[in-house]
Amino acid sequence: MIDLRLLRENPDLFREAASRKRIPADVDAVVELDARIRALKTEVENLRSQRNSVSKSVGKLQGSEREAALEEARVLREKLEALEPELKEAEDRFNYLLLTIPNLPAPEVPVGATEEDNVEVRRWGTPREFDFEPRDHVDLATSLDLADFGRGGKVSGSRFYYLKNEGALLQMAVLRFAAEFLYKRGYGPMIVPELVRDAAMTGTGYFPLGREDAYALEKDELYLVGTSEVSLVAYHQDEILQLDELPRRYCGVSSCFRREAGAAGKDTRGFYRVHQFQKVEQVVICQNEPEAVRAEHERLVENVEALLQALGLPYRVALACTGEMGMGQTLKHEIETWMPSRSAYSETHSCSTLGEFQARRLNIRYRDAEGKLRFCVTLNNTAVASPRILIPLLETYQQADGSVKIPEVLQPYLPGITELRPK
RNA sequence: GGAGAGGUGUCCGAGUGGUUUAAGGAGCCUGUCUUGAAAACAGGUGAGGGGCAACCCUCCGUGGGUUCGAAUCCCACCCUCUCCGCCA
Repeated sequence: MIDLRLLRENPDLFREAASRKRIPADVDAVVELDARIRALKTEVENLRSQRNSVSKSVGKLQGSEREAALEEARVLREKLEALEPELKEAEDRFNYLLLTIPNLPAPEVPVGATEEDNVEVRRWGTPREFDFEPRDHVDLATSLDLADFGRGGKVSGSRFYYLKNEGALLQMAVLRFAAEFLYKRGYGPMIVPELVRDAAMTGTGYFPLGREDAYALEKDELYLVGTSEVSLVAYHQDEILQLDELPRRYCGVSSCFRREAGAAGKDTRGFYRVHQFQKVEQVVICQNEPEAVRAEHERLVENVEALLQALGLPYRVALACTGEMGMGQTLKHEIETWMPSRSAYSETHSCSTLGEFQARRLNIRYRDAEGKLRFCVTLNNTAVASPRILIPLLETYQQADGSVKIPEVLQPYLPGITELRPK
């Protein structure tokens, strides 16, 4: 949720932000409703005030004076009952619309429409040159019996798969490696609820506009999370945190479920875009000070760079343009890992600062040094998401004979496996 | 799933229809005392919204309802705890 006072004072800021982010948002309707609600509220509150004082006098009066007061109160109640539904209706509409107004991008965010307009910040590593015809991860995973895509489709439909044998172990290894890596850096590991209430989805900004992208369990009114960010940020819903316990740094481990509603026919092959995957996610809730927030953001990016460097996977960091940003984000970096089969750097990580956006929706506050209540700032970044990360891992470490070497840092997490060979 | 108990401000906790303007305590802030601190004592201290202001409105798990008036009564739901059942 955005700051209503700021919107009142400067609606143009929000009109521009919405159009640059390419998110439809009716700023004018919000401004109009806001004015109407305030007028209605003044009227209703005056009536309530009168009713309250009359009601209070009823208890003290006797006889005909009491009767007169009761009659007066009755009249006031009728007037209120005529106005209140109108106010409630306006407020409901207003509250909904307010949830659809996107947050403002930071000044340094490039204006643009698609990922073509993202701005590369830096690169690390050199994509491997193959002296043989490299296979893609689907061929590798199939021939090494690490995955079964066909039966995934049979049992659950397209974009489902089975990880098998060393493939299953490899996913666990890479997740475990990332979780321990972050643990050592002060991010508290959390295994989180993967089914959450509407309030958690709305509070983190995934609802109402992203409803189509989430799996819903209607009977129980629960939703499958698309990322543990939802459970981790909502963890502190309605809390007032102490300054000395900020920033809170977490590392969430969960399965993630995405309907990929708008992506029919896109990236249908292999591990790239699937309905269910596992992810270690970094989440930070920090004090609302620009330097501290920026430092946390950079730390989140740096953690991933260190992870990818340890895995020996070339990557680039790009600053996302306005058109690539979501509802709540003020700043976003994409970290893209080199995927030989795509001959491109492709997104494996996404680092976002959301300002007060989620904290306002979830009512997460803290007392600053002056004792004033302020909204926290939230940030998140992928640590590792699998099986997507298995694409560069398998493809980069493949050998001419069809085998795949296991990077050294993962070997401690695999029982004596240093390479994968066709059987 | 069944039975019972409960959910009140930063925290603990009292409050069963109108002096509740949510008691009391802890914590925090200020002051007195002190070389300084602690202790003691005195005062202050919930959140959100509207208004230039005085001031007003809303909030006692959530949503409805009864009433002139609801933390308090009624209905539904959510959550926590205890016992039983089931279960990895």
